[in-house]
Amino acid sequence: MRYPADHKTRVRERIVQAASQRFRRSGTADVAIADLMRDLRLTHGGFYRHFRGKQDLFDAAFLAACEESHRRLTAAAAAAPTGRALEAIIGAYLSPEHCDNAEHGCPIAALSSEIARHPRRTRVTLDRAVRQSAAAVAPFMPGETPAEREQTAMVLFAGMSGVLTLARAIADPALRRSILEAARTFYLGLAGVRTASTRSGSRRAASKGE
Amino acid sequence: MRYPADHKTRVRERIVQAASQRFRRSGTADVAIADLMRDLRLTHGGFYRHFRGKQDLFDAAFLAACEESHRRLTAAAAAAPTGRALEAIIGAYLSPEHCDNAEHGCPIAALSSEIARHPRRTRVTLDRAVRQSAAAVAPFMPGETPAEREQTAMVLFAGMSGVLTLARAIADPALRRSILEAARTFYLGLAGVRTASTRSGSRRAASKGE
DNA sequence: TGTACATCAGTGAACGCGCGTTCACTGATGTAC
DNA sequence: TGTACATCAGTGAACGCGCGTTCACTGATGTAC
Repeated sequence: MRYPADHKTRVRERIVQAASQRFRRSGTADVAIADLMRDLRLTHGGFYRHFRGKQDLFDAAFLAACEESHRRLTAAAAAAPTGRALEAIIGAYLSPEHCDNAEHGCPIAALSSEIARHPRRTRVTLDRAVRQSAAAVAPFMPGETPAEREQTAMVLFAGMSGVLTLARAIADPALRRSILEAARTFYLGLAGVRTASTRSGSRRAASKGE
Repeated sequence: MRYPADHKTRVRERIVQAASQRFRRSGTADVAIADLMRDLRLTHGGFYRHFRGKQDLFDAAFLAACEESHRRLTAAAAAAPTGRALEAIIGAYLSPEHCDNAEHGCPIAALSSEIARHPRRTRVTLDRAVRQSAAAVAPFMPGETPAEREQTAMVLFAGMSGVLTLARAIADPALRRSILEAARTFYLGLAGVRTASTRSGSRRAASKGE
């Protein structure tokens, strides 16, 4: 072989990583394999040595994005001071940075409405990701049984991803910021955190939360 | 003219209606103009007598879907018994029927992640729709000032649309149902409604979850 | 140790297809005179 | 009232482009003998 033993694996990994960002930024249809490969200093023909086709790449890229996202999630929770993991998770997810950088963020928020149109195989990956993330966050959630906490975690994630997706689609930057902020306040209230805006008058988000 | 005076308007309306459903069902990229026109017993050439191009059609279709969705929303609120408007809105939005019929449902949930990639013009329509729906629901929301209630309404909608979008993408029907139900319970709780699952200590929803 | 052959990541031309858009044309009706 | 011309929704062939996929080929290295 003219390449080191792990060469193929590494090239594949580079393709998956690049694709995973592109798909999140531009959506499935707007990612062209030839473009992708060219940016990696490769040609499109070689693509098929690594993947059976575009869908196969999407699956791998989506899975990689889910894993990356999950790692970031658990890292944020682990880095937070004791008892403030949920706060850290919510703050990171609904941050302007996350909103502005879909290509490095949650693949569910970035691709939400498209995923329903992908084949079952892809959606099974989603199922796993949802269960996994819910399980990871469940311990920090309000609720009496573990199952209840997990369900609330799923609702939290689904809700936050909806907020992020909507915020990204909004044309007016002021409205976008306002939605993001309102959602932060709302969900942090859920988590039992008093933010500046809850302190300054609105008690209901926190008390209404449960 | 060989057609009645309002003929053109009516044909355009039919195209917009059909497109609005198709876009919600299949996404922007998977709707082909020739297919659409054929199903309406027309040919694709005539399309350009009504629209400047596909994007122009999408804009009209998206606007129509937003209006339809808003009408349904206010109708549900108006039809509900006094004091239960919010409950009715949430129940309808998170219903299995809505989940199963994207083509007749909320265009934000159906197209969420795609809209961010549409031109500004389209996204301004979204802004208007979001403000309008939030304003319509605000009166039923908890909160002290109108602005506060409107923001909470936006968070509610964004959250529910995220739930719906995610539920539609989930492969496992049991997980899908469980997310939808958990979200119903959660948001109805917000609205101050005790559902069967909250009353019965969420034993039912919880046991179903797994 | 040398020779012939197999392997395989990568190349780039070519193929095929779908689809958005254009365009010359049709034919029924309205309008000018 | 009749004639010539304009209008315009709709038709369907054709165009052009992007893009996913295929395929014959390259060339470096490994392997068999």
